[in-house]
Amino acid sequence: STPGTAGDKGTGQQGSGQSQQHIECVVCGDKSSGKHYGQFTCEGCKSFFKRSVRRNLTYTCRANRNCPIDQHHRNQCQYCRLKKCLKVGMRREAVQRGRMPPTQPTHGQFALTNGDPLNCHSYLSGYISLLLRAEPYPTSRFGSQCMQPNNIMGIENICELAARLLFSAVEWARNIPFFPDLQITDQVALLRLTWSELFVLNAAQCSMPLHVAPLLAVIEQLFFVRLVGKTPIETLIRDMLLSGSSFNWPYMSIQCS
Amino acid sequence: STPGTAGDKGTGQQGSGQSQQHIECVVCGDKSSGKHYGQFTCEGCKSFFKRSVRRNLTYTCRANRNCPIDQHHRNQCQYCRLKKCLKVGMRREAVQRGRMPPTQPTHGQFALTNGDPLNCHSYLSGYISLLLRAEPYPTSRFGSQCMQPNNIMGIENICELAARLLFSAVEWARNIPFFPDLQITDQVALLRLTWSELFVLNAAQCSMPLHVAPLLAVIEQLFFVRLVGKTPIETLIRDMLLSGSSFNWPYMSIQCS
DNA sequence: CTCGGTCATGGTTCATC
DNA sequence: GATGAACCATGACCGAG
Ligand SMILES: [Zn+2]
Ligand SMILES: [Zn+2]
Ligand SMILES: [Zn+2]
Ligand SMILES: [Zn+2]
Repeated sequence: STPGTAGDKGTGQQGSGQSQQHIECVVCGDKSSGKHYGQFTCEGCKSFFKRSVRRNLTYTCRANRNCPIDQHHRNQCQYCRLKKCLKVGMRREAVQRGRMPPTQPTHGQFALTNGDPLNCHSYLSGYISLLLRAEPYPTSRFGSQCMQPNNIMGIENICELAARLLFSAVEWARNIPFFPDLQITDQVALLRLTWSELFVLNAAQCSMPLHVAPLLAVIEQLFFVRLVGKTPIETLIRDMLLSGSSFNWPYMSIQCS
Repeated sequence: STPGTAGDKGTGQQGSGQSQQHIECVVCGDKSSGKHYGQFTCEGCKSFFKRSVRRNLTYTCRANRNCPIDQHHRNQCQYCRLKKCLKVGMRREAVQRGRMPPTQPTHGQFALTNGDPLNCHSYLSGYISLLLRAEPYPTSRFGSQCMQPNNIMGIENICELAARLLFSAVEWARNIPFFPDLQITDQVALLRLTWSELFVLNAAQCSMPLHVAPLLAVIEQLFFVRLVGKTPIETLIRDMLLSGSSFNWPYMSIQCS
């Protein structure tokens, strides 16, 4: 049917009234095209959820935040549609960041100084856009249970959090422009030199609660010493780089408490 | 799906292998910006058609209803412009209802009489806008195969159409202002009292062919008596309300012919 | 199978008349 | 208030892994 809307697909309903191959979108009731971000949804709700999460959009309801969401009214109120998406259990963290940058800065040369102001501005915009894309999602740093404000963190939670933070830093490096173009040995060398600074900066940017930070610093030392005792730091980081985004954290096999 | 008008897919692009990026508006001959509501049109005719259909405007021709419509005269006569839009095959049903309501009337109080005329007018506009938004799409009432004018309707089609009409009425109620704020028991009570009137009004508004209407009335009685025999009407309507937009029509389990 | 992206075609906005 | 150029949003469709 016509894009830009839900175009009523005649609703199956063959008179036979038997085997329902027709799975409904749990958000709007339209025909589902499979599971998306954790729930059976239609293509529309899938795209809507992706756009909303990616761009961190905030909507407002002009009524009473109870607008009915069905196939023909799902575009009436974005606030209530997103609310329902979350209510039925679509997972924000299942949305990945974009892959293709909109305007790739001219790879391989820094044109910051020799271009005219207009080009320079355009270049900077593209570059900043690329950096923004490399930003990790909050939950990929924290993990969900660590987000609770008054949560007493046990030692295993601390280890988990530290691991997440460090892995997040490595992942960030793998996503910033130019870094992936380096030799793998150079990437490892750079990370080896700066992982502790990256860790502290990450913790700061996450607005980590103050009473957690010093504890983390200590634990991180301990943690890493123990890790290094078994696998050299180079191998560790290389493994992280090569493992891609699959979270194969070596410490999982180490008793951490 | 939703092909609607006779296929015009292959046309366009009659340019002899050359650039030919210039497709003309089939209404006025201006440069087309793509297909709109089924035909290649310019931005002007697109917007004009949308405004006319959305607000259900009726124009009058001051000449002989054969005014020439071209790029420089298209604004001379709205009647003939809209007539040509329809003649070339622009589809009314491709125009959707508005998405983001401009201003919601103050929910919870009727200020129709105590406000000044200006506020009163503003309130009424908002209210009418809400009512228009609650209007269901024709196809959600009819289903596609029932739209054919000379279609001989079997008993199962009648049942399907009746079910669609009734469900459409319930869906409409769930979308009009204030109704969703009522207690669920009150919603059921109201629908129970008025479903037959709503059914007739729906049928009338749909311009249902006359030879179908009396038949439908009879069948609907039959249909509902049989339904009530198995599930009380209260339960039926409550189920419809609670099921939200998932079309779980109980009659599917009943032999309907 | 579920992620990703694309882009035609819906929608809206607002300078201009 | 109508017009229409410019811009934004939606979702059907496709490819990748
Ligand atoms: Zn949906
Ligand atoms: Zn809402
Ligand atoms: Zn035109
Ligand atoms: Zn005329």
